Amino acid sequence: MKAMIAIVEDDPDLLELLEYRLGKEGYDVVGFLNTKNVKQVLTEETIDLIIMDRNLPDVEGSEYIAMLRYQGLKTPVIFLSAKDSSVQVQEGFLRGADDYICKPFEIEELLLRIKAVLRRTRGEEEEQIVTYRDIELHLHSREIFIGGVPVELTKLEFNLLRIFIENRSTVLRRDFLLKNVWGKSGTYQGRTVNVAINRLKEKIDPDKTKDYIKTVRGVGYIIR
Amino acid sequence: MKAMIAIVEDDPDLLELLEYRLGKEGYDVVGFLNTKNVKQVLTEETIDLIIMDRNLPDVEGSEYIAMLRYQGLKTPVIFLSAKDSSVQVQEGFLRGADDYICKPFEIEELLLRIKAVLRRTRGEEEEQIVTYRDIELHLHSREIFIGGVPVELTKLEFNLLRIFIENRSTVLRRDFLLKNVWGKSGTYQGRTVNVAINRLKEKIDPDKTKDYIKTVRGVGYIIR
DNA sequence: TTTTGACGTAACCGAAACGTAACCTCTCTC
DNA sequence: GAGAGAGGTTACGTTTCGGTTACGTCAAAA
Repeated sequence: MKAMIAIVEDDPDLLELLEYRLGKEGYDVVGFLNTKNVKQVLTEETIDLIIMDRNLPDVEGSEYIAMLRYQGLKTPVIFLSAKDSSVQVQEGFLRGADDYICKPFEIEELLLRIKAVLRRTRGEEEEQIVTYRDIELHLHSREIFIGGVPVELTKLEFNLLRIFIENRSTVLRRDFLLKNVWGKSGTYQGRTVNVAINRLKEKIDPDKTKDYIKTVRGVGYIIR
Repeated sequence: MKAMIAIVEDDPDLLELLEYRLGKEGYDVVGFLNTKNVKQVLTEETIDLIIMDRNLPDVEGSEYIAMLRYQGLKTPVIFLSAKDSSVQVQEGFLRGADDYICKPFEIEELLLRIKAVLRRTRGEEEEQIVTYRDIELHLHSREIFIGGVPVELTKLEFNLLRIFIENRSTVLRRDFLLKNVWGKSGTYQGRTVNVAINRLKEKIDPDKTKDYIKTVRGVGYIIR
């Protein structure tokens, strides 16, 4: 899905250049020469990123963003600026910038930062998902879907399943699991791991047809 | 196999310390005081890990890495930084860091992280496989394939076969096997080893056409 | 405080793995 | 070719290990 980027830049030549270049890069771009219509467009369109010149004729760009943030703006912002004192950079960040780049800048550099910011902000929204066969572990929300169906797991079971999926095709010994899931070190004796594994198995495969976690007798358990 | 680590650090004292300490730890180390020759060395040598100071006089370390990543760099990176704002940590990670450590840091701490990163990146790629003729032993998953066909072995049989393949062309005496596979010491008497070997033979070569394990009368067994 | 659920622990059961002994077969030597 | 010693084979009994269930405890939620 294309990201929509709004650019606020008073220099028409630079604005045009940016519009052209970002457009070529596959972004949807809206350009502004001043802050006049920005707010309106922000409410009407879903803007993924704002590129904001700090040195605008009417308002300080960071002031303007600070105001929008105050009104609840969540959209990430990259500032463009001719100045370069670190004090100003600090200030810019504090006013709600997600990145900062100084003129004159390489346009490639800007593209990198755009990518980074978009990955960060969008990536945070879309879950980190770990999968195995038809199992989906949503790390953020700690939800789990098996064949698209949500399944309830306890914290322990979730961590257990996660470590198995993250170490696919490796036999995990009981003492390894105790250390890395339970946080216990030392020697293993009891049935703790056994019981936990079986409770997990019961939940993720009640019919015992899928056989996700296999027992390796004398060693431990494995997911292939 | 030794891992090759590149360090970019402008403080000559710290650089020297790191070179010395990592060298003592068994790593091959290349040090740089600035980013000048880094790129060239990266293309000429196989570097397993880069340790990069973020606060270099010429370039921001993370900028530099971001650029290299953009050009296709896959090598894992650990950043060193004097600063500690979480914003910056975030940024550092997003620019392609695999870990991040703030000055002043404990060198032991750094060593731990190095190990972790190397284990993560190297260990995952090369799955440990031991082979002999058409036999494949996957040490991680404890799977065994013979001519591509999976075969089921017990823990004892797996360990037995493994020690044979790892000691190819060596006659293994019964007492040696008892000690190294069974963990028993002392003198051999019973048919324990015999029976185990034969059960193993039966599983890996039921038709008795392959003749993997040969009996050396009066001594022990061998795989050639 | 009561209640609920998660989790560890212990007891029990069944199955697989393993050791052992008895018996058989092979091979080397005289 | 016969005997002895070594290894192979088989059957059986023991042990070990994992699964299962039940129960008690602890902590969080109501």
